[in-house]
Amino acid sequence: MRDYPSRMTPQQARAFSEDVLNVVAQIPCGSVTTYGHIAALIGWPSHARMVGRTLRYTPGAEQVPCHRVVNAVGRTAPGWSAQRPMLEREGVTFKANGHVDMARHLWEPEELIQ
DNA sequence: AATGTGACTGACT
DNA sequence: AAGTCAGCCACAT
Repeated sequence: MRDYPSRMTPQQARAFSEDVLNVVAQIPCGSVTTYGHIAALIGWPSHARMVGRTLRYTPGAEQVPCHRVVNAVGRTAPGWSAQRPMLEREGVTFKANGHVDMARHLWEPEELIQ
């Protein structure tokens, strides 16, 4: 019932993944942030899924602390069992249900915009 | 062109 | 707390 008139141009897509990596690079050790926060921060709200896609498939994501990105409820990436130990090594604590204790470790990139 | 698939979210149960 | 669901949007088939 709705069509999507404005899709990302190739150059926008390029800028998008570049911006995603730039933000992720600034997540401090011991903290995490979410796909949605990143998307909103770089000017593409509603593109949380694309942030996930970028971190999963974009070459270069390995050179950035992408293990510090979890979903809105603190769940780690499906199929990436190493993520939790990596976070715990940095001091990130998990709740009994296996979710990151967001109240304690969520990093909200507020003053990042400059 | 149409349909299926996610490293997602928010609302609701 | 844990599921379900509709909405989401780029991509693969």
